[in-house]
Amino acid sequence: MSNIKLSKSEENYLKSIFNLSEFGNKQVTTNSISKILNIEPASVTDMIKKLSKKNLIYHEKYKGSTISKSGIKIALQIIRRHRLWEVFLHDKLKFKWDEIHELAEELEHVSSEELIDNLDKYLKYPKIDPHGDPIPNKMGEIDFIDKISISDLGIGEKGIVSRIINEDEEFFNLLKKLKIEIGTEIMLTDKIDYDQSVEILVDKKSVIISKDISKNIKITKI
Amino acid sequence: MSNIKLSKSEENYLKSIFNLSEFGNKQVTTNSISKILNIEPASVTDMIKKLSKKNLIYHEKYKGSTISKSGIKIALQIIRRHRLWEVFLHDKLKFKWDEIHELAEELEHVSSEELIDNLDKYLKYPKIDPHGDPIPNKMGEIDFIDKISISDLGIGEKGIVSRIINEDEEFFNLLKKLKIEIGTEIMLTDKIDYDQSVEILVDKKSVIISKDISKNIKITKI
DNA sequence: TAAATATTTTAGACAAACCTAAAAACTAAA
DNA sequence: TTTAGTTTTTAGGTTTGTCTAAAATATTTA
Repeated sequence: MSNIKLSKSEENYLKSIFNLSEFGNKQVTTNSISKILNIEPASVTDMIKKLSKKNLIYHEKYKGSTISKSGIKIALQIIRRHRLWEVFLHDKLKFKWDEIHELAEELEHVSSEELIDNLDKYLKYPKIDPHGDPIPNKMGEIDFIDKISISDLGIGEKGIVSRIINEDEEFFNLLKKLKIEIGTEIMLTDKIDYDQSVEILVDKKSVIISKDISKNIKITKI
Repeated sequence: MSNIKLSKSEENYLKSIFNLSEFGNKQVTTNSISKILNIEPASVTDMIKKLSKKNLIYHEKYKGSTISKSGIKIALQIIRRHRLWEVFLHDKLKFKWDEIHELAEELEHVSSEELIDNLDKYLKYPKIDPHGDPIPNKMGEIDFIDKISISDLGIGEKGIVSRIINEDEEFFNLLKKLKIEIGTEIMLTDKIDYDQSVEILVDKKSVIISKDISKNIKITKI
């Protein structure tokens, strides 16, 4: 079990590749990494070579990259660190839901296993972060919860909001106005075919939300 | 109030220069910085030029460096961050006294003012860190406590241990054996001229400690 | 299926923060 | 006070992670 210490950049690339790969199942294009990290494709190619040499990803020229077993393992540890810090920032330091991502982005690179384990213990081994995303445990195991979007519900079906995908402040404020947060119960009351917006019942009030919004709110069916 | 974002390296240099300068009062040599940071003198010269250009220090060729007002201000903020993280690691995450420095060394560079202020609040505005060092407040103000070494006591005089300077594990274990920690009451019972070791009374037991040990334990006279 | 377009890689540069070797400037000692 | 030794700086190099411009390859479309 090689324990190579990666640089902050390497960690960020690996995390992005993992996220783009849908848990290691998909080939990832150079362009998609470039867009996510806001780094020129040429630079991405350089880093891909570096990570390949370390066997964290496999790369076929002009085709794309696949994350390796050991790459996934490390990516899950980075995600674990990120999400635990998010819990800390939200629950203990009282940061708002939409402020924690950026800070956790920095804190996740302070990589002492003991630090993270102690933090985990201190936070009482949380299973999800404030966005509703599951937190991998020390072994990299992660609770998969079947998540669907609001629009996947049938008329009359109910769900609990379990994850909000879009993380920017505007979206956060919109949800606040709609009184939607992680844990909120929602019932779908109508689907409007014309633009695929949906009518939902939240907090006893009926509202219509656009396709774009409903896609960004994941729920667990009840 | 220029709010230049410094790199991790720049922050480390500035902190070291501040510490070597005895609160801005002393000129600091290139060599002393080199030794503290374990970086070659030639590299230190490079960074000195960089910090000079940013007006954080003044430098006279071949003479030495002095930290500026704005340099001191920034250094105190870095020290504030470091010590607040130390309190967190020790009090909340239950790290041992001798393990916190290294981790805080990393965390201190995650520099969001809001993060540190929220952490400060969460920790209930602590005045000293686990080593007994004072924590600068948001304004950079710092409680100076008159600190002397054990060996500065007269025979029969008492003090409370307020700071342990040496931070390595061996020294930590020695103090554990001697039952000395921050807050311990000590009475000096004899001074041995021959090697300047001292006899002290701790926890109702008498022990003789070398000059080297007594120099590393600061106390507040009572 | 050939041309146009898009993606990816290569080649060559640059800044940051280091390094070594050698020159320059200071300091101490004979 | 000249020499020997020490400290500091300069000069030139390396690695990491980025960039731009141009070449190579892949994909789309006419």
